[in-house]
Amino acid sequence: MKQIEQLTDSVFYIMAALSNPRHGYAVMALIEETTKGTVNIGPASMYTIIKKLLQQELIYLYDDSDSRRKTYLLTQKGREVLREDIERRKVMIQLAENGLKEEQE
Amino acid sequence: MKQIEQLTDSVFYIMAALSNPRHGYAVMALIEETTKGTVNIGPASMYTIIKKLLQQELIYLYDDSDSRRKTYLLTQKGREVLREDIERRKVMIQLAENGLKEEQE
DNA sequence: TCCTTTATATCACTTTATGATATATCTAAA
DNA sequence: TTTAGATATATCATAAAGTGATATAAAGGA
Repeated sequence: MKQIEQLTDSVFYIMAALSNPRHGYAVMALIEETTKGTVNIGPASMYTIIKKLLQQELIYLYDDSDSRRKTYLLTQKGREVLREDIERRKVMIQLAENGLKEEQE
Repeated sequence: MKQIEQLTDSVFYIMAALSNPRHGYAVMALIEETTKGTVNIGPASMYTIIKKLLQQELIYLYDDSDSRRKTYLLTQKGREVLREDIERRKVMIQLAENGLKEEQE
């Protein structure tokens, strides 16, 4: 039984990218690019996570009129979950920074 | 082959707590408390992660004079890794917030 | 034509996380 | 003083998550 929805890093990156309509390949490229190559999500991770997010209704198939590309977008629920996770992550960073600060005193 | 060291959320929480000397049980309690119960790391996760962090020399056994408690602390390397991961996470949040912002325009 | 890039997808495997359980000590109250 | 609950560490077996390798195919340029 999972408590308050917690996104893993990979899921977070993908959902962040899907706050605008994008297809899987573009999401991979965007993450690679915006993290300057430090984070690399390959196709296996990409498409398994997309499948899971669809099941959970955090994203939906926005457009597949193009035979090759399937474009996805966050649902309203997805946006809320992402926003909550952003807040959780801000607190995480605060905790870590406070810890490192204290230790120097 | 792993690229630039990337911490999972659980590892991040535990390392953040160990920027000051603490024993496992106290780390669990601290995370539970500071996240208001939203994040819960049980003993299985706690002690498997501690074991792994010791192997990687990101933490060390700071004190075990007390027969019951084993106190751990970040190594210098651990501090560096944590600091880097804080930066990565700040960028993550920026990306997500920018995405959500644009979409409203 | 044929090679490269774009694009989606799955399989089998590894890594990571965790519920359940075990064990032992300390502490406060009955 | 015994005993129940909190403190504390630890492991096992399983579940969940992530990924390298590989397959497939269409688009676009040389």
